[in-house]
Amino acid sequence: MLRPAPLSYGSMNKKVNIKDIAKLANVSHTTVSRALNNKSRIRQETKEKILSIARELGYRPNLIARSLVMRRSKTLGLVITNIANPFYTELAQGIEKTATQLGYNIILCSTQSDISNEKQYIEMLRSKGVDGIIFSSAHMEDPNIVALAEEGFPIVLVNRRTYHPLVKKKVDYIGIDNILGGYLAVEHLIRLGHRSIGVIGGSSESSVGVERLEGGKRALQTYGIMQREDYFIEGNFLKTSGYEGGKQFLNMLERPTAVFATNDYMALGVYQAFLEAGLRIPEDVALIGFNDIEFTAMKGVELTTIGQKKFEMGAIAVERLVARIEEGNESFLPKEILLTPELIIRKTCGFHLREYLIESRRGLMDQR
Amino acid sequence: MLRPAPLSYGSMNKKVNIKDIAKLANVSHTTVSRALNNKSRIRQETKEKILSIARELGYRPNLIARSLVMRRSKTLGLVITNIANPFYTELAQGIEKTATQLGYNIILCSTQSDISNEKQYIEMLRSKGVDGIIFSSAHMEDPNIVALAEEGFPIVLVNRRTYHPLVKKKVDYIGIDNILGGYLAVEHLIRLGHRSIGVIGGSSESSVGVERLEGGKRALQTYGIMQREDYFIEGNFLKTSGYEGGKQFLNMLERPTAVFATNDYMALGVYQAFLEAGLRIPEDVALIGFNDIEFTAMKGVELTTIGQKKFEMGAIAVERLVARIEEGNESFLPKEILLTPELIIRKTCGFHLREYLIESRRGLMDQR
DNA sequence: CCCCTATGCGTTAACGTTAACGCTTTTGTA
DNA sequence: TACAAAAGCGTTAACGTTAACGCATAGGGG
Repeated sequence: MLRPAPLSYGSMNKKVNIKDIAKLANVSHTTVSRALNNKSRIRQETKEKILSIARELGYRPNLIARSLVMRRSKTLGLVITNIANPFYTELAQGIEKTATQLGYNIILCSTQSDISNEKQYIEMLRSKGVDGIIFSSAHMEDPNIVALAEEGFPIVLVNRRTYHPLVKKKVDYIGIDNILGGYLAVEHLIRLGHRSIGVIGGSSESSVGVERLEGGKRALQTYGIMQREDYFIEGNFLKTSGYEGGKQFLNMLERPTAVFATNDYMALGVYQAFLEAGLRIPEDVALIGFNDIEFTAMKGVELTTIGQKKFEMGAIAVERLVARIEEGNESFLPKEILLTPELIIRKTCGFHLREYLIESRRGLMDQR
Repeated sequence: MLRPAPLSYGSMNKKVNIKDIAKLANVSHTTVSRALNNKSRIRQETKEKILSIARELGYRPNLIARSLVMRRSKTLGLVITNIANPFYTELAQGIEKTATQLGYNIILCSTQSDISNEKQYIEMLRSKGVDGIIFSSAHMEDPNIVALAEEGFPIVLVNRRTYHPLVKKKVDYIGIDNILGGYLAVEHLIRLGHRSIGVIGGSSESSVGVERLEGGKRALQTYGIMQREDYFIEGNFLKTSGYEGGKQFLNMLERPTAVFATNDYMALGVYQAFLEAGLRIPEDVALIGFNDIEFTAMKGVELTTIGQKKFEMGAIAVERLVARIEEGNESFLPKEILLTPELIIRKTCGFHLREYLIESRRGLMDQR
């Protein structure tokens, strides 16, 4: 045993690195690196010795140095419009959890839907050397994302997407079948007997909004119901815009007997507008939302809505991105993964017989 | 002009670094570094030249290399129990926003309240070289946090805290005055005439739970109301535990006429339990929560609760942590910053006269 | 017994940046 | 005009890690 200065062992405050270990173990720092990353070409004995010294010294690997030489940071960026939105929160949870399971960390970026914010975040993330970026904030037209796709930087689109052909050809998209979701929502209303159905769309800059609207229109078409232009109101996914939209419907001469809001926030806004006007839900007007955010299930609300597996969506997105990173961006063929939405019948449409549910499902199968 | 190979300018795919710029500018890479970090001792002319070349080449600084040499990463860790909780979400938003304003990024860590998860995250964060860590997940007894405080690693406690003397002596805590909040809640109930008040506490491992409970007890004491042991139920901050607690109250011979739940989630659970039992709120039983999470304001719920500035809380926490990092940990004296909670009167306590509110405030001032 | 191939290590050079130091050249002042 | 000080820049060495390469020694087959 030739270890010098054993007294300095335990509580030394200075950060210990691979060379410190090397000295104590009488080997080169490369050997220490080999031991720590248990590579081959090292004797079991010396390896154990090194590992024990490392433990004694409280060695903590410097991942910054490692990142510099490996050109891999084991870090991902998550670019989201707004963390405060419970939808994104659940998504983020799925993302964070599977990322850590796969050995990656997440840097959080909240763009507030501002595309120049998004750009700045992207620059920062790339400067920090993230291995890939998860976007759940894509605009329909998003030059930032097109540029990244063009360059071949590993990204994944989750929830929202871009229709740009190059992006479609190069990057993964994980979402739900929003067209089907919109279809299910409006079909539900139709099957309950509604013929005048108002729809509050999301922002036309977001793919999910237009897709859900499209699904709703297809349902109307399938069931041969006339589409009135004034029954389609464009919102912005915020509760206030649902509230405003609800008021617009209230002021109409022929007010719709049912409303489909393309997300729950807006549905809650509509709900409030109707309640304030003295209407009863579902007796006077039916209401259906989209997303199934946690609180819509609450007593006193119990919104009928379209559910989706947000956690799973996030998980899949990360798995795909990490696979792409580790298998190499070029050889990795892109996929579009659409999860299936689910009609969640609660109380705001006033009908919840089991038979109906079953029949409805069958009806759907026939259509598609 | 001696720039060689100008054709390689625009679209070269290889990552450009400081030395590439140096070559084109006929200077040393150090000069380029000086130009980019606009340090002194550089001629305006060469600086502009370098900057323009950098722009042309699409230079992006490698912050990993910079971190390695500077021993600063401009990255903070955020250790949270659960992102999905809307309370933490709003907090996180405040944190993320002010962090980016100050030039820092946030690595997100969700511990699920597991202290060994927390430990692993801390190790990872430190390996990744974060400059500091924000904890909103502290247990009352949290060896991880004590260790960090001991070592002098920059951290800040937000929302939750530890009572360990060393931690109190060394690290900042940003929260609200939970004792006052609990006091306000119970006082509100008392002033409405309630004398038998049930309380559902949070986990005894969390400081906020015990403090709010303590505040409630002080209110009872101040107003000379007997404290019944069986009226204090320990919950765990989840909705289910509120639901269970509510059921316990329902089964009592002398059921309390009002309930204070130490967070909104549990209050909503209680709400559901009572509604299912056919009770009306507030006519049959009054209910008050704590936190003012977004959805408690919804039509159909409208929970009376104790509000707090979550966004601001997060913002202050980051400001303090960054100040500590940049001014040096030793010279930085720790502070305890308590924001003031606010009684938010909605409908679940059945009383909302303006006069009462004013009077209530005055009453409070007298007490303290 | 010799050669050939593993095995077990050390040497050296990256990765891209900043910082200490030192050398010219300019500027300012007596 | 001379000389100190400052400005402007280059050289070199870090930061902590991995990887390519090379050199011994041990083991195995002819």
